[in-house]
Amino acid sequence: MSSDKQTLIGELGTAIMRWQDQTQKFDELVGHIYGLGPSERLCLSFLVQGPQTASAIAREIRLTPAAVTTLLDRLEQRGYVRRRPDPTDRRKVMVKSAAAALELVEAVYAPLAIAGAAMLDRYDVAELNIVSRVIRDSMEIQEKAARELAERGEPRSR
Amino acid sequence: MSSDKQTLIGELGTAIMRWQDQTQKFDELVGHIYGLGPSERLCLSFLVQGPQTASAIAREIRLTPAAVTTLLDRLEQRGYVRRRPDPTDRRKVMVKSAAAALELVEAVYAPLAIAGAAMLDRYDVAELNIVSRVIRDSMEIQEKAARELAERGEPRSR
DNA sequence: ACTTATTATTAGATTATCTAACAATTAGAT
DNA sequence: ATCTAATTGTTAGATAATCTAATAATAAGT
Repeated sequence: MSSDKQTLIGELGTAIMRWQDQTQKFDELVGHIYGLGPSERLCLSFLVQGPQTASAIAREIRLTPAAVTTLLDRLEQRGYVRRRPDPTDRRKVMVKSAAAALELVEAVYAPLAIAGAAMLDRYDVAELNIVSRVIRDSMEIQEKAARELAERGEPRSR
Repeated sequence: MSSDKQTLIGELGTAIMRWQDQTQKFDELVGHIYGLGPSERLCLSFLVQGPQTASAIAREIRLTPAAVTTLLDRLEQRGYVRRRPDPTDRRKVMVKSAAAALELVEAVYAPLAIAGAAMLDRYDVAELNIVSRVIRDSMEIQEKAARELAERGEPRSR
């Protein structure tokens, strides 16, 4: 355990990277066990925010509308999702997560959230506020990088 | 800004989730711009840890050996990766990230790391240590959850 | 009203992945 | 020392996911 600040910063940086790597692998594992591919996972994760239209899903997970149609067919057939006509615009289809998705959340992610809350409870308010600020700062940096990246470089040829 | 501890813990939990979501979307964006699919990204990200055999890659990113062969064909053709025979075991093929992969890291992830380090430098050592501990705790929880999940549930039928 | 834009779907082509079989090599068992 | 069994990466053909393009229905703009 080195107490040099620069070393500490370096270690913290790699720790953050490993953590996010681990999170991604966890989601993958869940997908593997429940038979959900990357796009299915992204779609369900998006629907946690609330019902969405098919085209909103397409934009969010970067799939063509056609691919989303078949994706939703699959998810609907397995009970993860329900389609309902939008009453205000009859072109639209509102997609909502359904029973199977809620069961998955209850079985996998809810216990994780509970354990996480218990862990955070062992820190005091001042400490939690520090963590909160670091996260906010990190997100700002990443958001800015994403903006620049999206502006500068549109899809590169392969 | 509510100062109630339980509220703070709840907000921090969702902030962490959003952060990891944002990270995943960032990687996706990079993939979109550079024409790299999820498996390609996973493979390259794994190779950052050093050269690996084809079968190690297959295990890591949960692809069959056959799929890895074609995946590596693609990546090798575009200069992201190089295959070399393993001198100690002539069945094996060592895979190593190559020029295109390093350029991608330099162009995208290195600036992010620099900005992140500068951000962390604005905190003092005591604060950084707190963040470090929270990350370590979070990773332990997730690791445990992953172990239990992997043991309890092997692939569910679709 | 008429034209244009948006939304979701279908049909057919393309791409990624899988299953199964295989060839080369190494490890293990007497 | 051979022989058998296990490991490693590849190929060939089948399956699945995604894309492109065309279509039908609806909404918005003029």
